[in-house]
Amino acid sequence: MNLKQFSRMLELSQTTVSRALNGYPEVSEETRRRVVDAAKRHGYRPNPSARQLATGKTGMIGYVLPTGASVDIDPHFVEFLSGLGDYARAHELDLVLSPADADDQETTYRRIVANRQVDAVYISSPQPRDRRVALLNTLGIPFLVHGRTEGFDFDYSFLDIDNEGAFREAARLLMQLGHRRIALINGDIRETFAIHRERGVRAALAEKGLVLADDTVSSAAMTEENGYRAARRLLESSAPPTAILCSSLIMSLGVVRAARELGVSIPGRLSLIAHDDVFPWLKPENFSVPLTTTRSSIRAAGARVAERLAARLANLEDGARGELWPVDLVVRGSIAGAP
Amino acid sequence: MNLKQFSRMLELSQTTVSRALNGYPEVSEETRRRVVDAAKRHGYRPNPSARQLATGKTGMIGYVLPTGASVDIDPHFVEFLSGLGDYARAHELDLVLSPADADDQETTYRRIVANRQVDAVYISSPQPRDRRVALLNTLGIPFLVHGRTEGFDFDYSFLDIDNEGAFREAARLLMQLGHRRIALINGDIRETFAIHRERGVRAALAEKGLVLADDTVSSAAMTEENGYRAARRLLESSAPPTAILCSSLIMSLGVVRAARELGVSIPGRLSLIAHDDVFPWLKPENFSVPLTTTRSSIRAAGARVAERLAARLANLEDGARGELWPVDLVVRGSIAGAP
DNA sequence: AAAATCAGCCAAAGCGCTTTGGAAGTCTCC
DNA sequence: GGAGACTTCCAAAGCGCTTTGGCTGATTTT
Repeated sequence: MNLKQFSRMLELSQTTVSRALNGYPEVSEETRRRVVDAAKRHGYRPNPSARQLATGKTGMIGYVLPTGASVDIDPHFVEFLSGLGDYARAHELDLVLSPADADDQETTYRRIVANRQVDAVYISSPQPRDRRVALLNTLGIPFLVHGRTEGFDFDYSFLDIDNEGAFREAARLLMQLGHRRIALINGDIRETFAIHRERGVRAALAEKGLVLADDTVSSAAMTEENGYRAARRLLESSAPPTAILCSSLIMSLGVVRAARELGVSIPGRLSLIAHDDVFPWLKPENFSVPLTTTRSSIRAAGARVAERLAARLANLEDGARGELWPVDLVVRGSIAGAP
Repeated sequence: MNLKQFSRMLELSQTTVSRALNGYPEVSEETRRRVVDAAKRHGYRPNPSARQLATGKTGMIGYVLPTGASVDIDPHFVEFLSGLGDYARAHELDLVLSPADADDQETTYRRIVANRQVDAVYISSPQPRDRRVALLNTLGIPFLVHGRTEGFDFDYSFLDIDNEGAFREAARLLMQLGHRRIALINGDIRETFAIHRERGVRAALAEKGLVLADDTVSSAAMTEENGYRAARRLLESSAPPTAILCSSLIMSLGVVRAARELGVSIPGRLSLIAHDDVFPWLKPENFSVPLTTTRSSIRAAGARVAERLAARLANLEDGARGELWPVDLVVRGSIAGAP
């Protein structure tokens, strides 16, 4: 059933029916009710392609998915998606994933903007001077960044967690426990979140006149294996750290494995704090030694991103606005006084 | 730039330009070349909404994403997505994720079909008599199932791995090593893959006249915690198994933790085989005792699904066809002769 | 009582593409 | 050399919606 048939059935013009359905004021309340009721009863729904062609709006939000043989999508992504979807479904907001060559995402961004395939875009895992952010800013499509950039001279909307504050607090706590040799096993240092975390640790150490030596910092993709390697290197060095801050729960699996292999007890000889994005399938309290964590639900972030994007599309949210979430520090058994 | 302007520029009719671009035969090779060249040079691309309205084709494939506060998206999903995207990007195939209430996906499926929002749909984690499969079959939209159903009297396209064969072989291997009390820690038994795996184990045991006792089988969502719980229960029973088959690497993290807590050595007192979907961030060879696994890359499956879907849309693949992939058995240190 | 206003509705013109049903022009063949 | 058969291109009619501009009759203002 299309608008023509439907309006003929109601003995109204297409104009009136369309306006009634879209909430325009030029139609009487009675007529509107009649139209809305009939639409529901007969299951009439405007054809999205046609509406899209006429208005340019699609009701979809876009995400460019970097792919490639050697590109791994972060497992955090599904959790984020869970939250996003959970909110979006109530608004019939669909998400379009446009796969792109990880080394040339610009082409894809240009395509989806030129084609008007989506009304807004979200970006994740930004780098300080992220090219995608700069690009979207010039292309003029609404977008929302999960994370932050640094050093751009324009404003944009973002949602980020206070990575710096979280790791500063975590480092402070370790120092209160007497730790002086603190190491950081970080994610990919090209990404802003990792930079912020390192900055937080440095700031805390600086308060006590300490510095984070280069050989006590490592950064790599957040896999179990990389966590293991970094921990081994640290623990086998001439002056091993007494505490490790770790950017991910998955990496800390590897840290624990390394410690066990080397007979380093946690928290006896090594204190460990990890960042927890809250996975349903791997919980810090279930580590052999329950893990102290900085915690922030990435799922909640996904829901909030969807909420703000929806508000943006409804013109309820205007312009650029940053939003910074505090991070919990949850103390469990993996930390103790310095040996 | 739209078709009207573009065709005026070329001094050709819109018809001819459209046909040239879409590969119709009624246009001379020379004209076609001229049109295609000019399109590339001037960056002309047909507006997808308009094309969509005219043809009904969208060039997108759909996936209904079950969401809800208590619904967790499987972390395997991103790996699948990696593969799917890696293939799809070369074809400019986009993926539309339509979030739905996990308890009422039908509404969403009906919507995306009625709205013609996507050209084809794929389904994952099917149950034996999956309602989604039955629904899509009657709705008549092309679809591809990753996994299989059981007991339907119609054919459809699917891609599945030989879960039964994999677990049969794994169980056989354990029995060759002398194991008689073998337990299975499975995923959600409502899903076909889990049923097939259990069936495989039972078949192998039956060959030796053994049966899989009810209390040696457990099934639950594949989390570390559920793996731990199941393993504890098994290992603390009056007649603990000497070998465990486990449906997921994540669960087997929990199994290893339970074994360690109880002082049960692997493979000394317990042999362990897990199924590995191949994650970049957690590898069986990096377990404290390297894990013997049944292995099948879920990423490769994603790529193949995209490939077949693309073929379907191009009318190269016709009708229903099932595809069953063999599963590797990779032997590592976690198995040994029965104690 | 005439003029001005306004609420409520409508016809028709897009949006940018594909596709139908020709119409020229070019070849072929008897 | 003219009829038929191709080849190559075109004008115009959709696809199903939104939106502009205008029209009618009722209400308010002067």
